[in-house]
Amino acid sequence: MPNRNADDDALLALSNQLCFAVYSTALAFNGVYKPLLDGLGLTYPQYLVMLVLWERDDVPVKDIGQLLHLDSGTLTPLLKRLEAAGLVSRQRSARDERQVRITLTEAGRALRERAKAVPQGIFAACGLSTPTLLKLKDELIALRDRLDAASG
Amino acid sequence: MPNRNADDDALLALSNQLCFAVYSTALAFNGVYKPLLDGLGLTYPQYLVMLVLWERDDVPVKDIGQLLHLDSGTLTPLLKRLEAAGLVSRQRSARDERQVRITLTEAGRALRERAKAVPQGIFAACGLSTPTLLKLKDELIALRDRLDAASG
DNA sequence: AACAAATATTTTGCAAGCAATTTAATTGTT
DNA sequence: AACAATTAAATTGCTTGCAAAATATTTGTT
Repeated sequence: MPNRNADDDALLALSNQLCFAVYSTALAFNGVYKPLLDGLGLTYPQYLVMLVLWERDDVPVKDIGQLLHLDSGTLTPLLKRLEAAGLVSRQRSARDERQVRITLTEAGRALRERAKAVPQGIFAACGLSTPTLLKLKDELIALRDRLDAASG
Repeated sequence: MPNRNADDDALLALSNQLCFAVYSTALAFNGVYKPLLDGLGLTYPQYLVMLVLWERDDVPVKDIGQLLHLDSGTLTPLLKRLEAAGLVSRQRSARDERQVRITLTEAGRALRERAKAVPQGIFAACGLSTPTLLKLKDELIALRDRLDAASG
């Protein structure tokens, strides 16, 4: 039986609360993005993939997964939907036939212009000053990296 | 054509990055919780529901939804799984037949003891001091509430 | 060269999460 | 009392997200 009292429990419950804060904030962000992305025909994870591709085209699935912390079981069907929507093309690499490389179509590139309005809506909804926003982002990334390290 | 330059774009991109930080931290938290909750036979959202019930038993689905920011489309099947697992019972309220009230079974109450070990693992994985953790939590809750307000 | 180990992607199955619709019960209005 | 409006859950359909297994290719070893 561990030697622990009510104060310890309250303290420990904080980490539960931090996780819930992150969890519910992620859901709330989705609620703000949704109406903005609906017009583009994208979901939030699909938008993330497009952000990657707008930054660097012709990317293997694996790299997208590492950048977005998603595995191929999530990405394969998502990318097929983007392909079906005519935004990307998927083709086996000639050099390494195990890889599938993702390339933007003309429509995919064109979507970037329409997507430029999205961040403004998000920024406004956050209601944070730029330094506060920057600090919060950095703290979360640091936390995330520790969590990833802890779970392998 | 909006009058905006590269600096503005970089600034606005920050809100995108904050959202991604929250998103990927939520996924990372899940990765830490998963092995801890697997032993209890719970998923993270199920664990959240159990936390609510351990705090206050005999709760309408609606109240659980408000506390966890989840709607009935998510909760109904989740609660049915908890019921199938023998942890809760679902029964229509006598006073208001529209409501379904959720009550812990004996097994549901008993699970609380085994769940006490969970927060310790999370706290350790976070690697944050208690004040830092508290502040981060509060900032996220404030952000979440602003986001919820912005999306209705 | 033969073959084991590692790598990249796909597939399958399950549990969220949400929008939109449906059903049933309650409340409010005339 | 009759009837419209509201409310609480449940249902349907679609998109994540992950674990585990399957497939195919490449790399490493002997």
